[in-house]
Amino acid sequence: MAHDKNPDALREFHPHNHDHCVSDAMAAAERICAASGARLTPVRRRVLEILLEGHRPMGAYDVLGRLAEEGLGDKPPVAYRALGFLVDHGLAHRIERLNAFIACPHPEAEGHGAAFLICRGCGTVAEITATLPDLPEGFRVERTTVEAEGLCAACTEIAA
Amino acid sequence: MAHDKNPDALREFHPHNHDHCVSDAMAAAERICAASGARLTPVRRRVLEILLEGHRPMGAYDVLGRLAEEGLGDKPPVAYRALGFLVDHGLAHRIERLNAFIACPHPEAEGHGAAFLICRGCGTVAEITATLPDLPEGFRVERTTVEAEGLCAACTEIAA
DNA sequence: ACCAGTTTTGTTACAAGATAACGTTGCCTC
DNA sequence: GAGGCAACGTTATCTTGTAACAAAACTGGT
Repeated sequence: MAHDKNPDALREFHPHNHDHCVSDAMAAAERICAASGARLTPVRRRVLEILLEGHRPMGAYDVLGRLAEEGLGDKPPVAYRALGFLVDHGLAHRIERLNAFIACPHPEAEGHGAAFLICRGCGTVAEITATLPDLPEGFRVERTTVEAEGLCAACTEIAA
Repeated sequence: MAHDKNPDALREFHPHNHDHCVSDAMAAAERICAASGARLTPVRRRVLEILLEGHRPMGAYDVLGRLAEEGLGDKPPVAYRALGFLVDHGLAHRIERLNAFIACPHPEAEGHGAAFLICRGCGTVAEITATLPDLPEGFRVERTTVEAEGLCAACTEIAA
């Protein structure tokens, strides 16, 4: 098997026990919200679970569909508000190129500088930390969006 | 005046003779299209001029509004197709965070690695070249999106 | 000049994504 | 238990983007 030098680096692109992703991230979310006083309400919690279970970018309306099935709400603002909360608290990220949201797999480890690898073959998105090279002085950066679209290793082989 | 160490670096954030931006970029666009055999048709040319004259990110429907005023088309695909052409040929860029488009000020100089500084105060967007730090192996990057939102020097002073 | 193939345009009709605004409910504090 | 604030529910609308198909314009070969 190739690309095993750093087996954990692009976990998203390899099989792994996904239940752990969900439970670990949920536990981290609980801690983060408890620590900051933020309220992880039922809808917010469930949206985070949906994102974690989905394990790939989901549109706001995908999430809303799931909420509707469960009787948790069926109007767009319900989904957008919950997603906004999660993004604001670093529990999820918005993927601009996809107009979609993805759960943050390790919300506690995040300082800043999240970047995303988007495979156009299988749709998988991996989150990595990438420090942005020094930007010009005289501009105060508040938020960064770094997204790279391409082909993951597996999809590259298929395409070849 | 502060921040003059590299007066050309963030030209977008300072007064400058904007007519030159337009004419220079249009001339470069002509050369690029001629060289590649791409057809810079009237609508495409006009859309590029509109973006250059606007000198800031414009939504597809903003552009379409201008086209409609001039009788060049009033249906969304007209604008989206022209913008798509310009982006494909490196004559314009899409700013994902803004769902908007901006003319590339120096389409010939571009290798790869365009990045954008978005001032949330004045709405100005500056294009810079930023080499992305090495991404993990096993992922073939095809396109990158690098956008930083924050405050430009002038807006930082105003806010202070 | 004519034809065949390709590219570009014109148009209809939607799909998809997102938010403003406003009233209600629930929770916490005093 | 009253007042204040955060979250929720709902309506309505707005913005952004595309699929699909027919017509026109350009291209190169003869």
